[in-house]
Amino acid sequence: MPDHEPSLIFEIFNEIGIIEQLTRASLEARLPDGLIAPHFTVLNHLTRVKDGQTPLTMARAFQVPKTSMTHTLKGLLARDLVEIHANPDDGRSKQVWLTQAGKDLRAQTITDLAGDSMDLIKAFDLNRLAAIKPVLTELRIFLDERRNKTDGVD
Amino acid sequence: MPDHEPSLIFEIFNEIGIIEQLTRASLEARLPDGLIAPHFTVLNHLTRVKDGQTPLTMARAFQVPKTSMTHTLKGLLARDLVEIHANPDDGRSKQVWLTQAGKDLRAQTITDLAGDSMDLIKAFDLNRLAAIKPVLTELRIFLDERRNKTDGVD
DNA sequence: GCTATATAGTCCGATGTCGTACCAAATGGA
DNA sequence: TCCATTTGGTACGACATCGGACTATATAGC
Repeated sequence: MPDHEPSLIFEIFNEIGIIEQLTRASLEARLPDGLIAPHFTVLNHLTRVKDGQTPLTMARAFQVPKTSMTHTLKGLLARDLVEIHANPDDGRSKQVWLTQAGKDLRAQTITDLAGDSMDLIKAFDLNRLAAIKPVLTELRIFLDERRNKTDGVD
Repeated sequence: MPDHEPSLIFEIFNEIGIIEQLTRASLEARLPDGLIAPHFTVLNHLTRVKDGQTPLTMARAFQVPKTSMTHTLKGLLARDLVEIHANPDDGRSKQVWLTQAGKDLRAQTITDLAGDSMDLIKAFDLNRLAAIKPVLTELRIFLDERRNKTDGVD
């Protein structure tokens, strides 16, 4: 029996699932004590996109429930990696700011990971990696839009 | 400041993380009541690879701790989707077999997902997807081997 | 302006993940 | 043949995820 098209899709998603698991594990190996990937994701997002975002905005950006974001922020706050203040423009909401410690931790982690990725760069043809990126981006956008069609966002 | 090579790597892993999250969500939307992705992964593995595997073998295949596998199998067993028997060749270990209900559920889920992926196939050039697969596979193998260098496997 | 509804955030409870500790069976020397 | 070590599996506890219920504030329609 010949393979049908969906097999290709399934196999790609399967590889993606494994890669995600492995990269998450090596990220978490680089983080101190009780910090895990979602903590880093928030620090990174606040650095790259914009300081002072609201919890809900970030929950949507990462597609996680807002209760999970509350929990993640609690962990960052307890370690003084972020500060959370009332939003002057909206009494219901808050704003999250990086502390210097948060900025430092994010920078150090990036440096460590960049070191890790050097042997990957040595082993791989960068052109081949560059070539898959736009396809992954398209795929992500497609799935994201399909999700928005059916789901009510939180 | 120009971008350095690691940025490309990070961006690729970031896209992969989001895609994993979205595809897992749509898989789980297709599964009945309390079943989640790891349950399906086990059913699928037993179908594709071989019935009668031991829990530890599967834990290694999925790179999860054996305690997580115990938990996942407990859920499948409670729903009569697998049967678990003593391993006649090794008194410490067990073997996991699919029930008819387990086979049926796996088959039905695959059918549903294949339906979902039809619009993806329509929207995408299959050649572009086929082109990224070997790169993803290489990447997965590379990361897997790097992990085995540092880690003691469970 | 008043009220109905929508939105931002938290709390709580159910369930999942996973490290540690443990037990039982197998293996490999002496 | 012992006994030390390794290996397969489970129990338990700490913590993460997330849906449902709740509170407070904002907004819309009248």
